[in-house]
Amino acid sequence: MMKKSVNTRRRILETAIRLFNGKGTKTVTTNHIAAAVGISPGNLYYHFRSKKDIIHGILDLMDECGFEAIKRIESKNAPLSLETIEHKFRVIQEINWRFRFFKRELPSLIMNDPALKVRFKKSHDVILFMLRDSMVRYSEAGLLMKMNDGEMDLLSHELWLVILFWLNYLEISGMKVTKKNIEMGSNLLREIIKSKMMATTRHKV
Amino acid sequence: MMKKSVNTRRRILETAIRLFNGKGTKTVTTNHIAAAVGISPGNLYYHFRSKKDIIHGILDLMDECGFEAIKRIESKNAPLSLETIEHKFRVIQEINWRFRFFKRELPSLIMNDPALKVRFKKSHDVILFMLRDSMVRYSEAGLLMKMNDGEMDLLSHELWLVILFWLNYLEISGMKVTKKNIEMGSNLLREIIKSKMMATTRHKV
DNA sequence: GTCTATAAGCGGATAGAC
DNA sequence: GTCTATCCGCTTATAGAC
Repeated sequence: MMKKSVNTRRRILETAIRLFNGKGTKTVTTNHIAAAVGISPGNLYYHFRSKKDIIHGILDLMDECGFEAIKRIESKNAPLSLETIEHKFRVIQEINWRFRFFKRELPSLIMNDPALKVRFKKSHDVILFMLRDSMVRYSEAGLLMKMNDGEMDLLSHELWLVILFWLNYLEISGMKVTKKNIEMGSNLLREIIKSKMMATTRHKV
Repeated sequence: MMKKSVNTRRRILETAIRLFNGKGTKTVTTNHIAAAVGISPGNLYYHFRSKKDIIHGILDLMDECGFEAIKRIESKNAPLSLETIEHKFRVIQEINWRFRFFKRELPSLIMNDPALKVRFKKSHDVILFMLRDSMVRYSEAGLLMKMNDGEMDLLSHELWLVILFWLNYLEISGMKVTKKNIEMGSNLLREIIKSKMMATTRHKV
């Protein structure tokens, strides 16, 4: 009996993700989700207190994915290289794509949900710190040029901005979200980092 | 009699902008707008066919602002310099700020309104072309390093991405949208362009 | 756990008086 | 041009049977 419930819960989440990605969280109603899952609205509300609760459930899933991705990436004991960075970018973009409604609506969602604002801010700070830390290590290893704190901050923000919004940029540009166009974001990141490379190491890439 | 109508129309638009900026286009209803203007819902629908019509009316206003801004900027006969670029960025950010609901919801709005998608795509192409053209001229003038077409494209996309999403980035980062933080976006643009400058000209800035 | 039925309210939008 | 009144559909969410 318990097992069936867990599955239904999961199916609601997966269906909601699919519909939200297609039409947005405001357009898609709890009734739509229930219908698409093939259950009654009442049943949906047995598993989730509210629509907001569904969204937060999806975010739990997303965080899980992100956590696993980080483990996978770090456990590879990857060397400090452009390839490593680009690989990370691709992994992150896969998550961004799977939950694309989220980044797409991020500013709006945050604006209308203080709890979400706090929640995202935490992830944001962690990721930004990790990114910055990576860059500092690259710099100390002599791969990137020496930068002061302000320059490091700016570089981190720049990279994170591209990672966060690249899919959105593709969407509004009318470009299809294809492997090739996602690759373009990867190229962009490489260009950004290459421009900070030591002249002595730059020819190697 | 005609005059009063024009004023009401304008008041509806200005009020809608304010409310949309604060709570988003989905949360703010036509009733909210009418109440905030101090008119009846029926009267609002005398001036606008639909809610979508209001949004498009706002965009007409925005385009007007953009057009005037471009005239202002170009008429100054500005020299090719970093300062000119940063000045342009600030002018654009003022418009982005005044109509901030738009860029904030851009991917969602486009998704649910095909006419808007076409409309924005046109602006997008024009601006991207202008940006690219600027960069090519800077390059030909010997201020920027020589780049091939692909590199030029990537640089243009990068600059446009930052311009488009910088305010969004501030919002989701939990940073206040202050003059100082907007300035940070300006700094970022400068860093991006500086990294493409000729070694011989770089020291001048 | 899942269903049916339904409450309660709000949304966009219109008709017709003034 | 503006208002009052109102319709209809849809939305979130709950009550209670099975």
